[in-house]
Amino acid sequence: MTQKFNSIERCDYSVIHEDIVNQVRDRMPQEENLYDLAELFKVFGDSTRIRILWALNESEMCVCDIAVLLDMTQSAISHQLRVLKQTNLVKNRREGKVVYYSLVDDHVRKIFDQGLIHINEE
Amino acid sequence: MTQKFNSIERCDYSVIHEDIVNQVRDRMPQEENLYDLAELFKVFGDSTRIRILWALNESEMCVCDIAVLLDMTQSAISHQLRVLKQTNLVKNRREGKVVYYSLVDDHVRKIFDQGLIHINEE
DNA sequence: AATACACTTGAATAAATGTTCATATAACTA
DNA sequence: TAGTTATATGAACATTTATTCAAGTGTATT
Repeated sequence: MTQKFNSIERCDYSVIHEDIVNQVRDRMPQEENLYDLAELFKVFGDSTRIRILWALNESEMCVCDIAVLLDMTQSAISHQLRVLKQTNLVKNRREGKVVYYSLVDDHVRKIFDQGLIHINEE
Repeated sequence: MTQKFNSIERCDYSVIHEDIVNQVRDRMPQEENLYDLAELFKVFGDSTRIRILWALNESEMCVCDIAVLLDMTQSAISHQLRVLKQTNLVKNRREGKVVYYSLVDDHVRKIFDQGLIHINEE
């Protein structure tokens, strides 16, 4: 018995492998969780933010220094730091006029590592 | 001796903590690697692709079935599968008219896991 | 109090990107 | 061979998003 007999003929109207679709559907997480996951990775999907995170993984830094390091405007960096803070990836502390940013925890490092493993195997 | 004396006064023209900037700069990976890393995460940063990857993590599936499962057009799914294939995250095999897609390896799962760990701690 | 500085923020702009629509390709079937 | 089906693809469109610019906060200094 081939797969053909488990399926409905026209894909336009229904599915080819109804059993598999149902099985996978049952195991899919809540839509919301997958959405949140995508939102998190979206934050990692920008080279400016990746560079900021990498820098902060080396050392706590203030906004101005990050801007100099990455050769970008303070404003651009500040906007991106806001995104990173909203995602709970970085935190900050104020010391006089200067605001220092740092990583919240080592999740960033671990996510980086998994990404690098994939890249380096191609 | 405070940090102030290690630094140059005006951030607009230079850096506040020159030593830290130089130190971090030395440790920064090649621009290209960070760019590649961002490109990889960019692929994960879309809920349609996340859902496709999650589905394929459960079972090999054909394009049509994925479309039905996610309630999207075949064309949209096909476009996204192309992106996933270019990133070497999925592979495919043809069986007659039907093309089956599956994950290349378990990197996807590991990257998901790290992302979920972060999300679940908020 | 007035100025300078580090940073933030909102609006505008330009670029990137996901989906749709129409069409093309490849493979099976009658 | 003609017709059907599953998938792929290119162009157009709409949306999202990163950066810039201009203005606004908060803090120190004189």
